Amino acid sequence: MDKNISSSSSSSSSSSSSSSSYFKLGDHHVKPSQKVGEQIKQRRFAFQTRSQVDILDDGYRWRKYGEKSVKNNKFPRSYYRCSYRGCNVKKQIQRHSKDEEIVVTTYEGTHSHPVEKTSES
DNA sequence: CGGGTTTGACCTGCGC
DNA sequence: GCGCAGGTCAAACCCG
Repeated sequence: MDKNISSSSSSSSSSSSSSSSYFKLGDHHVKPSQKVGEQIKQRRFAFQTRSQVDILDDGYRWRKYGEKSVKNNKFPRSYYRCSYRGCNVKKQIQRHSKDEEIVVTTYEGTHSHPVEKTSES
């Protein structure tokens, strides 16, 4: 089921701790006076992971296209994009400012191609 | 050789 | 009108 991430759009309810920081989801540069019939194109799905490395391999190929520092965070944010031709899925990785071991991964869009690494024993 | 990664520059939108 | 912030792209370099 882990590989079936591209489906649910609901944010992860992994807020086990008390405060789970701010999670601003659902606010991009979308014009409100645009085609109403046009549904949300890219679903956003974010979840946190406790790992020392931010290179989370979900089975897809990612190509880094930028790195920018974020306010409130001493660590820079990494911008990744799916490699597959025709797959315009984006992924962002950000680290916590207080807990360096907490990595926040934000997926933008849904994959429309089979996974390459089906490393599921 | 190919793919992926890196860093700086560039562009756009918004605020003042 | 200009400055700032955030985001994206591109050229070069490195590794397998």
